[in-house]
Amino acid sequence: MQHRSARPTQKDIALAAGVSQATVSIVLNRAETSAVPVPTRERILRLAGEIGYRPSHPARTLRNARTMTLACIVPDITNPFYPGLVRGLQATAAPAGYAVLIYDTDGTPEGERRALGWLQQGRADGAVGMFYHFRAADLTDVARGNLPLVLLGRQSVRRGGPPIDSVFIDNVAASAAMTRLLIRRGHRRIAMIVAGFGPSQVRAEGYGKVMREAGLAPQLIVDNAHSAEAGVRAMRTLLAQGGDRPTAVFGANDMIAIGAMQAAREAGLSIPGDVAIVGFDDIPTANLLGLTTVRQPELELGALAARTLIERLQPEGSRTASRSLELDFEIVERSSV
Amino acid sequence: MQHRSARPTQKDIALAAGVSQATVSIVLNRAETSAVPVPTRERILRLAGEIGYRPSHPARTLRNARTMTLACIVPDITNPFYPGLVRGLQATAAPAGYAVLIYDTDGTPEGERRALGWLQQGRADGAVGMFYHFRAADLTDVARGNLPLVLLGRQSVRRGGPPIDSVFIDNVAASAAMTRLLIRRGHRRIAMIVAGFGPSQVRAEGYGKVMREAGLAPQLIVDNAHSAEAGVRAMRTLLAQGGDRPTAVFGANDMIAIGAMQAAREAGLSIPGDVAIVGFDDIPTANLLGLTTVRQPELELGALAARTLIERLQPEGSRTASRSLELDFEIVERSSV
DNA sequence: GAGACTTACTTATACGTATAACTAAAGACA
DNA sequence: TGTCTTTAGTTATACGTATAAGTAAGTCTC
Repeated sequence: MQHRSARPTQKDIALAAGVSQATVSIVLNRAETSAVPVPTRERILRLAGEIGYRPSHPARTLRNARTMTLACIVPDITNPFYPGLVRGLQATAAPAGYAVLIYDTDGTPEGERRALGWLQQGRADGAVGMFYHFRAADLTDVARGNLPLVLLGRQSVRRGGPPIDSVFIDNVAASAAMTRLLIRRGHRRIAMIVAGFGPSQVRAEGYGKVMREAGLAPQLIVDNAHSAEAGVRAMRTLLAQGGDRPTAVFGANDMIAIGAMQAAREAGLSIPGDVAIVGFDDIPTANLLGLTTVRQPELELGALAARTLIERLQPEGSRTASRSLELDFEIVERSSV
Repeated sequence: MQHRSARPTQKDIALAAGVSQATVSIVLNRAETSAVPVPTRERILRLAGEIGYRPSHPARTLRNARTMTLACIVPDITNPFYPGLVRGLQATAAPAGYAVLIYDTDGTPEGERRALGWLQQGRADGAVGMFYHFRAADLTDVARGNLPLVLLGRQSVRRGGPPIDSVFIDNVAASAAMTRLLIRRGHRRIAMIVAGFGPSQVRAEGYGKVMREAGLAPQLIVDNAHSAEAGVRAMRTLLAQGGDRPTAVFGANDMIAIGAMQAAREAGLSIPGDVAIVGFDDIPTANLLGLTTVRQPELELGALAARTLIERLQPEGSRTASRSLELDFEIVERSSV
């Protein structure tokens, strides 16, 4: 009894109230119950308050097999698209009693594997993630531990195995729409800057399809990152083409597009006078720079992911099959076109 | 034995290997020990792999009284200053085996109280936080549960009570330096846009001190948020002053400054020709917009906070007194002055 | 050949909680 | 008066792990 600084437990309350720990647990958990008479119940509640009792989350977790935690696995939280997603996730998760754990994977296979390893230790009850290197099929053994998973981005429909949901906007349709906008504005030489992985893939698809349908030649510049630096590099390459350089450039995300804008300005070109530039995501900065882009509803995506996970965690939640939840995108026209 | 989908435990390995659970635990935890002969140890390790055993994080947490989790409590993760902080925190925490939990408080008293409540349930081993409404003195009962706390921002030195560390840059000196820069450039009417809480307080202090020393009249516009919208509102107020409107405006953070830039441009003013605008934080967007600002090393602040917490969690870590860890700021001059 | 020591384990316990199963005492009813 | 029910609890157990304490069999020592 020498360390009175330790957090008080139900046992301490029980001791003080002259009842058993079980009785304390019953009083604290079952709001209305006839099993404990009012005087006793009030004595226990009063003592709990005086002693400063807080339930032990770890103990509850072990006993209930619920961590009350959702994991959010993203490539890099400093990519401005993700904080909004996290915020949406939290806004829905917190009122339901769930905390949010964050993992950055750096978009690397090892990073993603590490995140999955942590999930398999039972650190969270569910996870929403953006994986570049694992497909839904690779994740079934994680999900098999009854761990609900929501992936960002469209997933091919799988049959059999545990349910894995996905939330997304239609990237192909969105980049197609953006490409059509550029064509409508009279552009013929339209290049797209992409990375060789992640969301770039599908976005390039929509672009390529529309270009070919319009009888135009797609020009893809592939870099190895979704960063502003990648945009700068790629734009310099494009500008080095001289006379037949593109009149419009489509960045696979806003960071790339912003980098491209910088490089264009450095080269003394005006936007959109000399070259039009568009992006994808509508991160907060896009608005400030007047970048025409595709708006993704990050907050709603996060909130939807959270709702989906929480639903799956209800008693019969894992009964239903995998769902693909699509939200609407929006083309936001600003001054860069 | 009907639900073979449940995660395997040490007991399952023990059963398969024909030993007791304790032996399995010893083999899995103590790399080299003479207590278990090599053949047995190898058999156990092999079976653990085959069965797909993963230690149960919740069980470990209860047994070891360690959650291996650090909490990060911020007003709003979508404020671009924080993702970098979180990243720095993670980069240091993850290799040490710690996961990072995020809470948004919205900068409200209830939000902050809720976050503290979660901490008191033992969800994390330590926390780094930005509190607007609680001072170190208010946090002692949280810290008393032996929960190391790192606060962002300078804290007055307390004596007695559990140690609470802080990491920060010298906000007063930084805003003083920025104000001096504006004065050096010939500005006389310099206004500052602040919020009535949070980091605004100390930043206003440095500004006010330098202005008075220079014999100039400080003009503080107080809004109720650190957002771009707040900057727009305040700037409109300033511009409505007509002829004696300020020639330079200092935003308490970059979001406010960016809002001010927008409002100035809308009013047809050129920056820095008609009005100079500076901010504080050096969020990624500041670079893109050419905003002169104070650079805070967010990644380093996060990493330092993580290192501090982890140190405190070592056996004798809580022996030393509270520490105040100051990092250097930097004035980043761009085109807005 | 008896005691001490080593080897290779095992048994038991604790962490804090939630809950199923039990029980002693009091009251109701015939 | 004896049985049944209700009341107000209690005891016991489990979640999965880590570790202290114990032990049976074999080996060594003198």
